[in-house]
Amino acid sequence: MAYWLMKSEPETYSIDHLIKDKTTQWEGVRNYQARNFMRDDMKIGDTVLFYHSNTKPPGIIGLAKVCKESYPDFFAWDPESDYFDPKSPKDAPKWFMVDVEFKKKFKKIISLDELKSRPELADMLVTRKGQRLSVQPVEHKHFIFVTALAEAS
DNA sequence: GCCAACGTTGGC
DNA sequence: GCCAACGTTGGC
Repeated sequence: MAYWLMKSEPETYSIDHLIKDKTTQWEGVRNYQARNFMRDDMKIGDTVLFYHSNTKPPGIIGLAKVCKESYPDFFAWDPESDYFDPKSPKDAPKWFMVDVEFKKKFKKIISLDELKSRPELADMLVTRKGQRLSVQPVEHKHFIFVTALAEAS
């Protein structure tokens, strides 16, 4: 059982959208490292920290879990889609996605500022400068600490 | 295979 | 909206 952090811009897709949809396809990841995590490592039942990016404040807003393992991101095949990629043909798909299911929304966002203020999370990927990965692994100890923060608030 | 130019992410 | 930090692309 692994832990992950996935970023989404709330204007595009927030945790409230996920509450409404119950599950969603995580399409549009166009970074190889993030792709590899989804394609190779994310398993059903893995827990996801749902992160709101590009908003005020950015931070972790809740939990989701992986409910479908990787399959081709077919948005890459749709010329009408923002995520269209002609270099990802159907017979050799380059991009993959997973499905995630809503689990929990925190009462209060755990802001990036707060994450950075905690020495226990100093080496968590998301708090590192210049860290742009939209899908990233989370260590067990960090996950425990973050969920404890959420409970405490 | 180097690296300059360009594009993107995402905090601020 | 700015721009630093990355990632990708393509000429050479």
